[in-house]
Amino acid sequence: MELDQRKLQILRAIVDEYILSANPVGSKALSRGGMKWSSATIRNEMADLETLGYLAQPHTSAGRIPSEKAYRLYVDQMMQRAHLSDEESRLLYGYFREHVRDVDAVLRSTAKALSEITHYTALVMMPDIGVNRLRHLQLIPLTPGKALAVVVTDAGVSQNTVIDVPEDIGPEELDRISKAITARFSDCRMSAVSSKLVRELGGELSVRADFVESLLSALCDSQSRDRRMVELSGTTNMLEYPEYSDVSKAKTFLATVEQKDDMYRMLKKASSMEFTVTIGSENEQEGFQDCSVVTASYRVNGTPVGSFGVIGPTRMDYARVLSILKNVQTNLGVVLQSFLKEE
Amino acid sequence: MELDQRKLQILRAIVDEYILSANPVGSKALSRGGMKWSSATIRNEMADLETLGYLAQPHTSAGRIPSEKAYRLYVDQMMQRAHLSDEESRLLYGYFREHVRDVDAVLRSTAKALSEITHYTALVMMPDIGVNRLRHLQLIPLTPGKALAVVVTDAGVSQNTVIDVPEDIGPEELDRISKAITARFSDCRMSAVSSKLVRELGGELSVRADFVESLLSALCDSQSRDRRMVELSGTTNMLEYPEYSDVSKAKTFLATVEQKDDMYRMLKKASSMEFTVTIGSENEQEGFQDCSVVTASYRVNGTPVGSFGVIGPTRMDYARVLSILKNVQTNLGVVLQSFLKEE
DNA sequence: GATTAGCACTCTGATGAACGGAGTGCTAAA
DNA sequence: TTTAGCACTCCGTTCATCAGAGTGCTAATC
Repeated sequence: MELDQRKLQILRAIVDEYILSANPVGSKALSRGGMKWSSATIRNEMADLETLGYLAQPHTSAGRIPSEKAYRLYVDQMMQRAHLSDEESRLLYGYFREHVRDVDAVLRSTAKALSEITHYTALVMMPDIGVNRLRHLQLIPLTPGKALAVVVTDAGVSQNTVIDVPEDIGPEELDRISKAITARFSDCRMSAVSSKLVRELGGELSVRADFVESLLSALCDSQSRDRRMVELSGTTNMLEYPEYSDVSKAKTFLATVEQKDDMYRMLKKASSMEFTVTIGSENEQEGFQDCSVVTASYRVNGTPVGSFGVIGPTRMDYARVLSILKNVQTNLGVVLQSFLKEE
Repeated sequence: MELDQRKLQILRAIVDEYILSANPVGSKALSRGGMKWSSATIRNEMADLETLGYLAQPHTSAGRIPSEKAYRLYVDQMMQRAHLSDEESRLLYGYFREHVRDVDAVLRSTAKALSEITHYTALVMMPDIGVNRLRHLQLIPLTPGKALAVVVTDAGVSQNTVIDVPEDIGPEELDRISKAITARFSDCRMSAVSSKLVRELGGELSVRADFVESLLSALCDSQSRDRRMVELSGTTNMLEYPEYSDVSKAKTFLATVEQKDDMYRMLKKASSMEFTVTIGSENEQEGFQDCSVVTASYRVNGTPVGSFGVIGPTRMDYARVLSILKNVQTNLGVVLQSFLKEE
């Protein structure tokens, strides 16, 4: 059965109201609140919407709450784009004027901005280093047998990894290798460096195989091991919502969101899409069955390198969140570009 | 009034029991539970202990709960050192066998170990770079006008900071300066480097004043700006305890513990002491009025460079926590020393 | 035929009384 | 000095009651 205009209108009203109040919405309340039909009519339509799976009733004599199917429809077709107040966009812009020292600081600031403005929990993924181009590699001697590999990419992102080095390679040799690799692979994509490195290092630079292995891990593999690749902010914001007045639910949520590996995977997956909205059980994570995740990707030089997003209860204010994400996406794009002004 | 032997014994029983159950302890329960006096006697003693300020009564006809004064006495004089089971110390030791790549990883692992074994919230402060000796400084060119300063200390700790550089200084010059500073200041305490740097750089190395300023911030000042200096683990463990079954209390706690600046300051202050126990209102933080913080310091080459600790409800199991901290302190000392095997 | 007014019914959440349990303070006896 | 005994207090739970909000259904109305 198709949803006619009236059903859509009623459904939207219910979703809007429920997003605001978190209480089941009844027919009388709706008709009193400016709907042009009587409560009885609305009641009939609500019964239809329930059999169609868009609404649910917590118990016989309560109002209705939207189902996930309803949110899906709402997000895909019904919601009207909110636009931010001047004050909000000024506020948001303010976050990007500070901390422009390095990419990490900007992204941390982004997470803070998102969580404070949306009042939900914000996630920002640090840029995927693999899609960027190498600018500089520097090996710094630590102890005999160990060195610190500092990798800098064209996006201004740096990454340190401690690696094993054959004991017979001295500081000068490390420096020479650093320069050689920097010269040879500068402006190659990080993801491409790895394969070339294996082929060329052994011969040309005459370096031992286990050392190459070590270097490789510094260049590519390390981000998966490093838990700092996701910046979280406003995790406790969720405790404000009645959905989490139960401590055990709150705990489940917090425990899930602090699985940074999972969060990273989730964001990484989302980074190929301009925007994503994942509602309730569409989420893979056990602990997010009552949450929705909205993400946006960010780009450097036209290539998507990461994403950021907001987690809230399924009844989150999707329209507002999407507007904010869009705004942040723009701001972030400008700031990240400014790190590349050299080329 | 002095506390006689019997009062002490009763007080200890009450504290022990309350730590276990979180319920007010009554005289009958105590006498049933193996005390050698009748409930009436115990009752009289309890009344005395209450007027002396060691006990409090939530309401007229409830049992007694220990006051902060009682915990203080308990910690300072009464508690018996717990000893860990073989299994626990083996478990603990296990955490230190993994992740021995770099200092950061070890300390993150420490936080995890602490929170998982104690079931409280664990905090680990990254080592205070100032008290360590410089081993290597490397300036890596980013864009014209910016460079990445990588500082490595003898404790194997590295730190990256983006700094401003006069545009006329090229990559080779940066490399020269790096080598010069490394050669000149190697093995100086980081805190001493700063003052010497100002005096010498201008003349000997002929570098501009604003650049010196920039470098200084990379070498010393930066940790205060960097929020990653504290590793948190098990923040949600606290939600298990009845003290935090109220979401708003949980939120207050979580919000406090995530103020990493404050946590850093707290741990830094504690790092000059072998162990500290701070009970309830002895804490400076607003949000820790119902918590206790137990910390231990860790050393590198005999110098205390940082501290770590556990936060729990005031009725935490102090004896057990202190044993665990002592054990971790030892393990951590051994591991950190292993990073220095060079000298 | 679609809409709506009206009515009987249901379920929740708040309120208050009743009560058993655990604990106390006090007194008098051991 | 210690303890048995007793009257009393307070909490948490249970149960009944009741107002409020909402529903489904039927019959009247447009």
